[in-house]
Amino acid sequence: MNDAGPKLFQRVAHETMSGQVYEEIRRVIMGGLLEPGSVVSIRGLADQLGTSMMPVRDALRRLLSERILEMDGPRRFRLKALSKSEFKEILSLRESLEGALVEQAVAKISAADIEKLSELQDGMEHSVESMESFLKLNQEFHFIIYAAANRPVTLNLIESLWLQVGPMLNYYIVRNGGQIAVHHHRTLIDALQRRDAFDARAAILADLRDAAKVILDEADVW
Amino acid sequence: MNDAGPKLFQRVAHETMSGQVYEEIRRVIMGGLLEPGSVVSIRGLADQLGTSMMPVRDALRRLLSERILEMDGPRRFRLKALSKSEFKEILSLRESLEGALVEQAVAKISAADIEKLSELQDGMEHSVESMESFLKLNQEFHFIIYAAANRPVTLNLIESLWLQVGPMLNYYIVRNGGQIAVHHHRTLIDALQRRDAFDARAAILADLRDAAKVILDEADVW
DNA sequence: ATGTATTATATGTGATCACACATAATGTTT
DNA sequence: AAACATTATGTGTGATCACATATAATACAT
Repeated sequence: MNDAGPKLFQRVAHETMSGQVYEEIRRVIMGGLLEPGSVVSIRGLADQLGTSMMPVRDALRRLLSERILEMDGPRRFRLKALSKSEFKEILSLRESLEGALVEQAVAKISAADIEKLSELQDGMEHSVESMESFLKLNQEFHFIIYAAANRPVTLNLIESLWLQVGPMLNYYIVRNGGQIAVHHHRTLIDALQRRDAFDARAAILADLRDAAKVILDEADVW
Repeated sequence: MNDAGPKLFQRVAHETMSGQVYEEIRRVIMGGLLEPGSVVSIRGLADQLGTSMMPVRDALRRLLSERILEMDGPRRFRLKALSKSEFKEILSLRESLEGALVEQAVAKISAADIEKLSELQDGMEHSVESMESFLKLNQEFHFIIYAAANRPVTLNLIESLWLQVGPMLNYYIVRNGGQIAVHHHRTLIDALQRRDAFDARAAILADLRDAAKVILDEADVW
């Protein structure tokens, strides 16, 4: 037998309706399609998604504990709108955590992953069909690097921060016509190929700050 | 009118059954009363708590997304047991985040809060009635300091890390008769009074490492 | 017009149930 | 006895409903 061998099989997916509903709601929110501060209702979403209240309820409560939604009032879900100081705090945390993981990833990332990064970057620069898919490519780009660092708990914290800041950040990116610079990605890929941790970290920080600028400069919008 | 004034009133609590059930389950887990790896069932907990499945279901799904529980198998909740590398990773993250918040808190913490810290420390050193209450006092001690830093998102991340590591850490503390050193607390209080950020940070790091030692030394138990 | 009372509507919550489906227990065959 | 088939039991999931109650809409009174 070969039952004890490591990572031959990966677990089969038991997709539940709750999970699918969660993914779909999250897709819309992270795509910047829902204005921060909007109220959402279980029944309303259930109608649009064609399910009963139950999976939607599970999904909303999950988004609640992930701090994407908040409850203001006894029975009222609302898409959280970050304050400026919260936004800055998250930016600072992201710089620290994502910077650290990039440094760790430099020594571990595979050539295949770097090649994948290059392909994703090509996609973002040339053949991007929609804003949503662009944002998705960008996210995938970043998390390939973070995942290579092999720090699952840190990775999870970073995901949590992306989830918290994504709804607001992406909403304003989409609203402003979607111009977001990704030229730091090229220097980042180059640094990874040269196994240069210092340059790689600097490139990530520059990328984060440039993206954050999109809404930090527009003080009037919030 | 005075409706626009800041923080005159705080929101009234709308306690739901789901919330109470969540708190109660969390209390047991964080009290180190449940062995990591244990399986829990919705119906079983509902019986013990005297409610229907519904609030328990909400609570378990919340604990799931907080990574305190995990699902192994299609319909099976299990209290997560951290691997050694995960435990070390969390320890490292806690050092970074909690160290940073302590530094920030030094300049901001009030004299009243420092007095409160001293009282809590007295309680831990002398009049502690049970292991559970001791752990609760210790947690309160730490989070008074972290809260004083006024970094809500970071505070939330730290809470998340405590939740993840608490079940396993506290379980072994309770199991080993509960000897956990808190002598670093005194030097920490002293550093806060002197507004010495460097010493305060050092005291926290020493405290964290000492607590972690309790289970890092027992390599056999996991 | 404005404040108050009344009614109507919409909402999340908690309970209950049928169902699919794992796993355990039991029975059956070789 | 052991391998296989069968049944029984326990589980989370998703659907539906009654209920309390927050909010909106309307009517009424001052």
